[in-house]
Amino acid sequence: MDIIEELEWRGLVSDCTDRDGLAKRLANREVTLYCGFDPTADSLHIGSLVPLLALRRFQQFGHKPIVIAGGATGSIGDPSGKSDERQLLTRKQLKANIEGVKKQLAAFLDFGAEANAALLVDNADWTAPLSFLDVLRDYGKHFKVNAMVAKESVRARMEDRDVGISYTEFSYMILQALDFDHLFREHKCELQIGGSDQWGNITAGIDLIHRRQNRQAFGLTLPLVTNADGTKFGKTEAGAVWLDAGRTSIYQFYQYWVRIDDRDVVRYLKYFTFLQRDEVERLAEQHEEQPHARIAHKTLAKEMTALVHGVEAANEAIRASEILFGGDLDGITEATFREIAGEVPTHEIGRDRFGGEGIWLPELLHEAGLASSRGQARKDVKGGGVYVNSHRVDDEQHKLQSDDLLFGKYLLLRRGKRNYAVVSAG
RNA sequence: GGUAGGAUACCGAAGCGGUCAAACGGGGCGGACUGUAAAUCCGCUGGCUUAGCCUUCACAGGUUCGAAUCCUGUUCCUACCA
Repeated sequence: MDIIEELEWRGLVSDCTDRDGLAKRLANREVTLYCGFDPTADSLHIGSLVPLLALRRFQQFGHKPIVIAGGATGSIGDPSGKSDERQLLTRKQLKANIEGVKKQLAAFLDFGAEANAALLVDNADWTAPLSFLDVLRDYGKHFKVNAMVAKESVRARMEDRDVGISYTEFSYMILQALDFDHLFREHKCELQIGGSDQWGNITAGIDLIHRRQNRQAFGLTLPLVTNADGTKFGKTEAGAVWLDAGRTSIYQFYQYWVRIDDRDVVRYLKYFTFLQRDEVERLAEQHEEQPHARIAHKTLAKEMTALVHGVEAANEAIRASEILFGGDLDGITEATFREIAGEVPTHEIGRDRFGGEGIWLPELLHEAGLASSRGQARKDVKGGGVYVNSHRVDDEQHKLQSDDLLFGKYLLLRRGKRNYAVVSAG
């Protein structure tokens, strides 16, 4: 199986220019390819994982990946798929973002390989020295405004007269095409990959290479990940699922994958993991036969957590999940409890507040961040959705005293099925 | 610039002097059923230790015993005309 077939069975090929020509080229020799990541934040989120992992797949098949952490393109803002003009990032933000993203990219690709080491570049390096006149004369001539206007990403914004599109964002594709042209010339980079929303930008680059260098380049787009229930992939109530453990805890990260909709799980195993085809097929079968065992979900969650945060961290998240969702806490040891405490949000509350009458449960829930207000907390308690140390408490007047503390120090609060917080008496 | 209409809670949308913390739908949250899934059903959805109190219906004033509802001004939207 070659790389194209590999991507195809995983459902990772959305569109491709000259599929057979590309397959032939990839079979003959090492091909250099690239994908850009816009540093819109100082961390990537799981939405960026598909293209990033695709680069890794190419590298595993012996090809050389180049990653652009776009200091230039990032400073402009890609209009693709965006209904509103974007707020420009400050240079300082941009720089901090690039640093953060660079660090993360390094974990997915092999930058030290002997033969086909990955390469990280910043497109500001070659675009910043260009003058406005250079761009107009050397590049602008090759772009027909008619064609640019016809691109979906631009047309959508042109048709929405209330929003419109600025000249800055309109020029984005020129910048991205220029990158491809540059990499083709300097690094013999023949292939650009990206999300399906990048099709227009990628083909713009291929056209430019053809015009300026009279050479053929290739483009391949990956599918946009969509959830079966219509919600946006990679989003939770709390926002995006980030790769940075400081933004999305490892436990939350693991949980996101565990709770994937049944209809999506096999597709995501193909999209995101490096499991072999027969393994994925076996998991699909197991899921079909005994969905309640949730083997596919757990495998997906484990694979992803291990990939992003390491095997050890993944095992800790799994262990915490098993304890939290495994029933009651009776007989648990302090050491084990501390393991959980490290995974869920922990709040310190003054020990004195557990003295005397004790602390009112709704007040505690609110302070621990499990309820938006005391009133909401009261409703949750009354509705039977609140557990203290894994025992349901439905008396809204309930007070907690020192005796309730586990190991004389902790409380495990739970709201609903899966929202946990640890309170530690300080 | 002229004329007409509009601005209501997370979103959409009723209400047009008291019975309005505000119908209804969506979303969200909780519960039941399950499998930490989906579907379905039930409850909740401004704040407050809640028979009650407090702050809300674009903003600022006014009329009235009483205003989301009436009047005046301000801001912003929408439509038609120029």
